[in-house]
Amino acid sequence: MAATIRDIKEQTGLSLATISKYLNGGNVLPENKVKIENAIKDLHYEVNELARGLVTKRTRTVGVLVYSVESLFNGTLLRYIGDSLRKAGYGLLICDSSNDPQIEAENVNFLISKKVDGIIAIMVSTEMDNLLPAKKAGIPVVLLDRPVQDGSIDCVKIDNRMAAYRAVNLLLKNNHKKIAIICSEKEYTGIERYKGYLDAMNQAGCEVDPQYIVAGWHSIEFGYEGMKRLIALEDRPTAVFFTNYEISLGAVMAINESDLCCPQDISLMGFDDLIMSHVVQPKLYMVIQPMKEMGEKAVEMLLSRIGKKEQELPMEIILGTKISDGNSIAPL
Amino acid sequence: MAATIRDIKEQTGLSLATISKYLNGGNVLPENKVKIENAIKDLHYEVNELARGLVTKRTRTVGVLVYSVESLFNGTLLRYIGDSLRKAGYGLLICDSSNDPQIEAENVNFLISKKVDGIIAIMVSTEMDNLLPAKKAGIPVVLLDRPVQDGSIDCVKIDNRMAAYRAVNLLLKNNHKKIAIICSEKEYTGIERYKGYLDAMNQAGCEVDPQYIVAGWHSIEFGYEGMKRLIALEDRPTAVFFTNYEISLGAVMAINESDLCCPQDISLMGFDDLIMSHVVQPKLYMVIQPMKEMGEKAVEMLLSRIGKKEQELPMEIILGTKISDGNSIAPL
DNA sequence: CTGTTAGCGCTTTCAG
DNA sequence: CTGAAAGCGCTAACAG
Repeated sequence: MAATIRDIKEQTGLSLATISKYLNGGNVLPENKVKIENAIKDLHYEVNELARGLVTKRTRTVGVLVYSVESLFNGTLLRYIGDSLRKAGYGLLICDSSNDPQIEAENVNFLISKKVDGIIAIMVSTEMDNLLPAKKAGIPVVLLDRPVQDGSIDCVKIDNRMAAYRAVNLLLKNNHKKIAIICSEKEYTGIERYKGYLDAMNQAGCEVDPQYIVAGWHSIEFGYEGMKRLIALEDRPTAVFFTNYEISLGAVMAINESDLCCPQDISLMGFDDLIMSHVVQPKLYMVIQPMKEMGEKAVEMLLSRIGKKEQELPMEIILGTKISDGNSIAPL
Repeated sequence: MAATIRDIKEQTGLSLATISKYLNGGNVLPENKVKIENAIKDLHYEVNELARGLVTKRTRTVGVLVYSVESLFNGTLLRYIGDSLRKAGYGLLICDSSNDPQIEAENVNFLISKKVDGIIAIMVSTEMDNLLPAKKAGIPVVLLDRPVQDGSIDCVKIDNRMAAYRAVNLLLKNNHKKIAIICSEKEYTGIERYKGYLDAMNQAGCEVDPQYIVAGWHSIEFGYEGMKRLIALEDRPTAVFFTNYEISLGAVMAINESDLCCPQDISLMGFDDLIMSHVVQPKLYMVIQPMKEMGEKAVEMLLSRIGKKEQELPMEIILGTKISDGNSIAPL
């Protein structure tokens, strides 16, 4: 069906070696160059990357593992990763784990069997385990957004704890004391952000009502439910901190359905500005992550690893965050 | 580095053929089976799909081309496609074209060179051109959501024109006559939905004020701008139809920033219910596409093509839509 | 059921 | 600069 290098050999009378050399940017006599180029056009020749990869052991492809393609956060990150990779001449293989550690493990093996040159992982599992096969196969891995327990892998992330700390501090500065949090307790980012919340509260000498800590999982549903729960409290909080995009979204839904008005009745602080802040009334104060840099740095880091044969010491890049202004906070 | 079938041969004393047979689910003596399985574990053996694909000419991988991973519509579709593919034992290679036909063309070649067994494409370009190389390489292609000019390729979509027609009809039934539309004029879906709008208006004998037709591109920005434009009109429409998710989002932003109240001042009808309708006040009426079925049907269709050697006649699957209730329409 | 042999399409020495 | 030959890791006949 498809033309091979051999067909080009037939048409040009040149040897396989010469054609291969041309294909890989080597020097070839101008006349031969023309011959080859014509043959390629005539035959619609396209390199068979399978065969090439088999011998070179490089596929110029990196695998990207995401916990969910449905999450806008990942979609945005993927876009930046894809851009950077393309510029560097790399293709990417995106694998969606649907928030399932089991599928994630399978995906890693899938990527290995596809012989990707490296992996960028936005993990669902917090353990190192799923990545072990990649390490064993000698494939460099860069974690993005979420490190794993064992900090032995390169990682690009933000200081989640600090970011949360500052967000809650802003609430405190507005004299809020009864500050609730809706967070995920299943994942690294959620746990860190919760710690940041505690840091701020403790430092301010605010004691935290256990009812104000709504910990569950990372989803719109949970945000919605969690907010409902807070709204139903007799001693309702005066401010709430949402620790990720999906939770923010769900929580706002719940508020919209309630009789509460923000910021008069309740002040809000969200996380991850992905369009929502512009669509939702009132505009939410939000913690902003530098998504573009995160994607770019991860690619840069991975590519530099791919070059070297020996793994150097693991490295961590921590990017800064900021808080966007809104009108969802009323001073008390 | 990585173990090969040859290493297993060494350890087990069996021949390559037997091992290969085992790997491909053939019958092997129980004792040999155990030997092989142990060796695989010991050596962390993982099939080299490059080598396998090189000889079988099947990679059990399908490429998915999306115009943008950032679009929630695609993210959702991708999730369903991924699920179905995984169930069928196929891996997927996602390529993001960043809304750029040029990148799209490159992506097609990338997929071909990776020897995918088939391609599911949610295209940015409306022309057949970008897909030609795949056709030439004999790789089956199924279009999703958006067909191309030349209707010679399998396609799964909705009846966009009819869906829009019915949406506008609902507005008309509520006695609206000054109905505006914000749509994309660059893409198939936008154009079809615009036609549906005209159908409904014409049938109702409503003449359409040219100012009410705001045609541009598929983006939040354009939705925002377009709505601003409509709001600024002296003779403002009483209802507006948004023809996709991003435009709906942007338009709602604009309304939120204005003095208008929906539905008292203006009635709204959106497209694609992706979370937004729950977060946005008031809840929008929206045209709903059966995204899950779309993804599943596309996979099903592609897989059935991959089996056969000869391309049968192209087929089109058109799925039904519905309109979700909201409270964004006030009768006049 | 098992082993031998011959490639898949490409790159890569190493001579010339 | 070009060519001949070997081989990447695997599967697919075909014998045995």
